[in-house]
Amino acid sequence: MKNRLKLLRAERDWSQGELATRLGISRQSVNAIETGKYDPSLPLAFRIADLFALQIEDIFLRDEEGAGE
Amino acid sequence: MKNRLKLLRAERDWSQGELATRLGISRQSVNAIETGKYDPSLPLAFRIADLFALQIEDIFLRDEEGAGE
DNA sequence: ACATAATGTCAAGTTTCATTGACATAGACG
DNA sequence: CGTCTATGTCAATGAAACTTGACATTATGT
Repeated sequence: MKNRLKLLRAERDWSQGELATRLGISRQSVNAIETGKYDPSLPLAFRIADLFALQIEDIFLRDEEGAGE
Repeated sequence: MKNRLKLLRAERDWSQGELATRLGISRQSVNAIETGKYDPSLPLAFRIADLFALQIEDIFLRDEEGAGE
């Protein structure tokens, strides 16, 4: 399960700590999700999608998805 | 976090056990998710969405979503 | 060189998700 | 009635997500 978190965060010029605050989670959790240590829970995925005003499917990608282009 | 799992399952005339098999999880997990005991993980939510050929947002709803109509 | 901010990572702990196995209930069918 | 299927629920366990606290690394700026 890949994700575009780091990219979306960079577009807004937010640090991991800033994003963590906006999501109500720890900086380490943001880092762990960005670096692929684990996937967020579904409720957190919704909060992330809401924050960026995107669909969950536009942020989190099934493995292999987007690799074949 | 509400969901339309029970409805989607009924449309296809599947038992909880049948759905569990198709998702590769236990019958109790399907029941727990349907009855709101907990939310699925993000990867499982993707498998569910794939199975029904829907978006995650079309199956799982933020609390209060769809309540005000 | 020094200080600061940002990131990556580790350990140890709690909470949430998911498992198996078991048992109770309700409905349909002989 | 007995039996089979589906569902709901409990306990106990394990795995995954998330926490705080700490420390190392990298980059930026003075």
